[in-house]
Amino acid sequence: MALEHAILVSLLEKPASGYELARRFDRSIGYFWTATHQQIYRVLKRMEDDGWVDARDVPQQGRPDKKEYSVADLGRAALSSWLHDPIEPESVRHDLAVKIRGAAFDDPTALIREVERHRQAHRDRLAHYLAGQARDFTGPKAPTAGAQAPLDAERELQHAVLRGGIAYERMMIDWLDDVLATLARFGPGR
Amino acid sequence: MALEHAILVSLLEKPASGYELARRFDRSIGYFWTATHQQIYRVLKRMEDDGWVDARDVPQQGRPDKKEYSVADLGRAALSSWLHDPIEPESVRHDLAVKIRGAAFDDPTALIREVERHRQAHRDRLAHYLAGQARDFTGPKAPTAGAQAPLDAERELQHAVLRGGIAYERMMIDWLDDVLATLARFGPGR
DNA sequence: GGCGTCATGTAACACGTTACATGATTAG
DNA sequence: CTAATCATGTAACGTGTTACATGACGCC
Repeated sequence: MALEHAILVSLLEKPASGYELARRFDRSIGYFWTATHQQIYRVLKRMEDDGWVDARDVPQQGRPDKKEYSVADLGRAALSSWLHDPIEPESVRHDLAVKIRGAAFDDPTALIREVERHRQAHRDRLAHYLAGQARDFTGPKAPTAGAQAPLDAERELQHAVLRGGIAYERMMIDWLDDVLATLARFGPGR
Repeated sequence: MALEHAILVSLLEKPASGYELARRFDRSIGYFWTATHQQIYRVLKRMEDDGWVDARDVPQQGRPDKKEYSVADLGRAALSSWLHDPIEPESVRHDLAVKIRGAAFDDPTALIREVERHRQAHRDRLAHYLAGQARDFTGPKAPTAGAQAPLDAERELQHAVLRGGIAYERMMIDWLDDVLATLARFGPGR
């Protein structure tokens, strides 16, 4: 399981409250890991109990106070040990692929609109990733001066992961084009 | 949830026992959906209770008897209704991407071997898919004569899904090459 | 005699999703 | 005054994983 570890990475990049983490999981971290706020609060509580993270109450003006979490030594050690532990390459789970094979036993052309919807969603995500790349990973190499080496690793690796997301979305768009061409061959009316 | 529906598709392609289904989920269906035998037995039981599948005892020689399941009318209807129900495009979950971002807070070069292992696994899968494609989707269009139109749809759509798997593995291999090049930039010794 | 395959299951637990709940502040 | 955002949580349920269990047959 990696939600704990995804949270640790995110907190190392910048301490945050549960709420802020949840929003990050809708954005950058969400490129390759999703989680709802309920899950995050539950896991965060366990991590606090286990001493992986420290909580600090931060009073705010005009807003509810928040509990800001940062990574404790135990958490850093847990992350490090996980990083050194080999994991199995996962296999994908694609509802859409199940549908495509299932369409052979129903009307194949009925799936066309669904596939088009998915292709559009992937186009949107691609555009979003490309905008993020242009915003965060072009121009001057280091956004802050000083302490360059470690910052560079963080940025470079974040960028490498983002390039993976971009490659994934491009592949999906091309494949869905292919699927649409295949479905179209079964003609309107069949 | 789509395990039920993946089972329905698989049983429509060919009736099978729980055990045989479990093995299919290690192979062709497993390209895009995984499930262990425990899950399959549990779901199969529920599907039988709900009248989605019919079970038939098949005595065998030199082997334990098996329960062969086939799709009932209710199951066909359930699949059809699911096919017409739009689903949300899922987001991916990549432990490896978490590790890559996490490596910035540990020794980045320690990840190289892990990434190489994953790249090899994806190369193996790609080779496996390509072999399957050569075996099942080249040469004469229909493997059996007669009843062509529906058989063609089944084959064509299976092939389209397999092409997706191939595209996915190629993308992953390329991306992991990219990641390795990035990790290597942090040099041996830093 | 031991290991691998065929075949089916139970039980406990971990993880993920959905719905519900509360309460303050700010923008329209 | 209504809706959205910030902030944290509980409860119930569904799905997925791991471990354990049984038993027959065939191969070395």
